[in-house]
Amino acid sequence: MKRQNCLCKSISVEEMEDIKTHIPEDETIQKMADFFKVFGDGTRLKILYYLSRHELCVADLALLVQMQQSAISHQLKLLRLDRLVKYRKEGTTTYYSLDDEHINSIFKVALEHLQER
Amino acid sequence: MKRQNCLCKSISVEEMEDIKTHIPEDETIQKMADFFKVFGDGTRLKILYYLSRHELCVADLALLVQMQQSAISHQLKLLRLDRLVKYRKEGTTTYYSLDDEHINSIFKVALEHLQER
DNA sequence: TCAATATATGAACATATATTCATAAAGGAG
DNA sequence: CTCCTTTATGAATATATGTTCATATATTGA
Repeated sequence: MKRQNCLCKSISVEEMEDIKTHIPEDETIQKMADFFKVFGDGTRLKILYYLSRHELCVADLALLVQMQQSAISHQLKLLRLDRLVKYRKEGTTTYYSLDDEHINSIFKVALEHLQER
Repeated sequence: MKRQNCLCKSISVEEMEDIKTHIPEDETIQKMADFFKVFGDGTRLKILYYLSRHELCVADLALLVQMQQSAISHQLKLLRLDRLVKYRKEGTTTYYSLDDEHINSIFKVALEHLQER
């Protein structure tokens, strides 16, 4: 007794085809996921918060976030690669600051979501 | 020769204290991170996209996302726990749909970010 | 040149996460 | 009741991720 995959009653095959056609490409979806992944970690959120308030060097960030300098450095590298932060060097010191004006709106949406319940 | 932790030249101790005082509580930060983590996965993004277009049953979602029913079910459970989707039962079929109007604005910000480069 | 300092990075490790497989649970048809 | 179907779920597994430790790199000052 041959059977088709469930095409449930609530939607027609044509509609499903249409919806499937309009989804963004896999590559775009993956980029979006990677973008959100960056914000999916407390340490990184703290770093971004502090940088949203003031340009800071690595050691000060480590002090504020209360985590080892190495951990901070690793995370900053990630944030750099994702172009969310930029830096300038002054002697041996590296000063980091935000490099994306969307960060604040991102935070805002998340806080709105949290406040709802 | 005793040494204080680096308090770099670009910021005063008072400013640092002030900034540190105003960061959200750890629990809030963690909730924000968890919220973003949900969007940090391609499979979940696809599910959310499809649901943003139409209420769908699990089997149809599996068909659209091209992934096993079990994988979809597991992810839907997560999305349910995070209250991003809701469902209704009809016989053995479960229909899922979006349960959060922020999802579209979230997507928008992410796409804006991606389009910038 | 040598010592001290700030940052970056590679390796190792522990933990988290996504997927699959097998199967359970529960409704509907006969 | 029995079989078929849809969904949910637990266990196992592979992979990804975050942190630490040790150390390299690079700059500054003596």
